[in-house]
Amino acid sequence: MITLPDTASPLYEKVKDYILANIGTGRWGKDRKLPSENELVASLGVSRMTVHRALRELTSAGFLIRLQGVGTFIAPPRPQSTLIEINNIAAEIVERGNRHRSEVLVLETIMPAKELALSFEFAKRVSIYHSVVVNFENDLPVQLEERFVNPSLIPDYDKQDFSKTATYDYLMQKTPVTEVEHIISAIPADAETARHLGIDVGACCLFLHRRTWTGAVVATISKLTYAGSRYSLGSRYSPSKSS
Amino acid sequence: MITLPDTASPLYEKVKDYILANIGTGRWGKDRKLPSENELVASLGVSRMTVHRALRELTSAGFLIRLQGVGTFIAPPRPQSTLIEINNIAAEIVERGNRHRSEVLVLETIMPAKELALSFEFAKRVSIYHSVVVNFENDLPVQLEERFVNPSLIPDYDKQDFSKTATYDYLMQKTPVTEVEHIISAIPADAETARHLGIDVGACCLFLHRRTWTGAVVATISKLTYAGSRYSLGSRYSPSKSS
DNA sequence: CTGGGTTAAAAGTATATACATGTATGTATG
DNA sequence: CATACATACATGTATATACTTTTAACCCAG
Repeated sequence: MITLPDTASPLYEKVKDYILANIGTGRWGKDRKLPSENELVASLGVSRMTVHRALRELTSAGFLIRLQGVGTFIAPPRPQSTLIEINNIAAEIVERGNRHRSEVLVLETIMPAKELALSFEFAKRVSIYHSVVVNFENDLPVQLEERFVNPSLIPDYDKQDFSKTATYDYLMQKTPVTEVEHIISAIPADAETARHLGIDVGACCLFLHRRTWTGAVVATISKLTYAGSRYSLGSRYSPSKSS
Repeated sequence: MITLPDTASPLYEKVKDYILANIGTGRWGKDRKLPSENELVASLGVSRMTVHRALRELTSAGFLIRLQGVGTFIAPPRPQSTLIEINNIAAEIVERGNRHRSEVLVLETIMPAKELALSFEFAKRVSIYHSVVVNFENDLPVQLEERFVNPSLIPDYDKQDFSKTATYDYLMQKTPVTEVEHIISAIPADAETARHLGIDVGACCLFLHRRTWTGAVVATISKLTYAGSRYSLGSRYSPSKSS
């Protein structure tokens, strides 16, 4: 019978701490199999639901792997991963104490080309919104933002004044994002990009391709080009604090 | 009385889906306050524990905010964020069914320059390990990997044969990472990088700067340069499934 | 020895119940 | 009018119980 510490934290947290403390110490053998829920119930003197909650939360935090009918195991060391917050660029600029301004180059309704319609996973051709906006930080262009928007989810997209409301803010209000895909690459600026961002043709740019889903439907496709030398994406992440 | 769909998924998932479907539709008023647990119990005909679990998981996924004694509210729109898995490049290449090979260019002990010592947050100058490795995918160089390693945490780093074990694998075995910082940018290849990666000087490269911590101590600093046209970082992320 | 059914054990889910804890509100009292 | 208390209501936690689903091991018949 093990006695858990007499602190103020809830019981399931104490059970989590107890288990975490025993992970990696070799206490649970070379097959890394934990005691069953019922064994933990017996040894810790708490109810099975409490043990189950602790184990479930540690599992969703990536520390454990559970197999129904088999048992609970210590998860293999996780790959390095990081939460990159790809923020609203307007908010980011303001947060740095600088002035944000945007300039709308294009705001139209188009019939998508075949490749684009494929990206939207459309069965048949329907028209979509298309916008191109340049974002400035203190009158210096830093990001070229091209967006394609599914009108069935965001019907009034073309009625907005995006020199006032950031496109990002508008979209986030309108539709809940259930899934996001990002592809980050480095590309040389083409003539048009170079002109809009005020950089040389062929200069290095960070290019971010994003698709967002609302349910099973692709809501938006964004192509964000960051003026290379003026921008980078950063993040700091504590794996252990994600539980 | 609302009837939940008659699917195979567990009840608490149906409750989560029901709540998610009603977020953003304005169904829950301009103060964005959800019905209380007991009201949901009455309207959905499930037990309070099941409703509670659904609400708790949606809260930890960031969709809701709960205040004890007050109620449950729709969380303000989150910044779009994504989990970028910056994987072991060797594993990634193998997973694509290709052949991975690496070539060690440098493996030495050096006294860090001032800037580097600062990055390590060293109080006084101590020597560190320095390695430069090129990673090949089917004999095509794709990544230049420069690493600086804190010898107090990984004392045998320079004894390894990194043409056999990937540096990543070795480091992951040796030290638990408690915190990671990434900075991603796009840079033109300098002469040396261009030579090692077999690309033109000035060609666009994705550049990833990573620092990892073990406790309060900086364990490693990595500078990874990806041959631009040959590589991109991708991710797909479901916010609702991160509970 | 092999195949198949039985059984035991493990995690997964769902409920009813109880009590704890935090917040807002209304009311009585000074 | 203001403070303090009581109260109602919200979420938070803990337990006992029951049933389900999945897996592995065992035993037995062929």
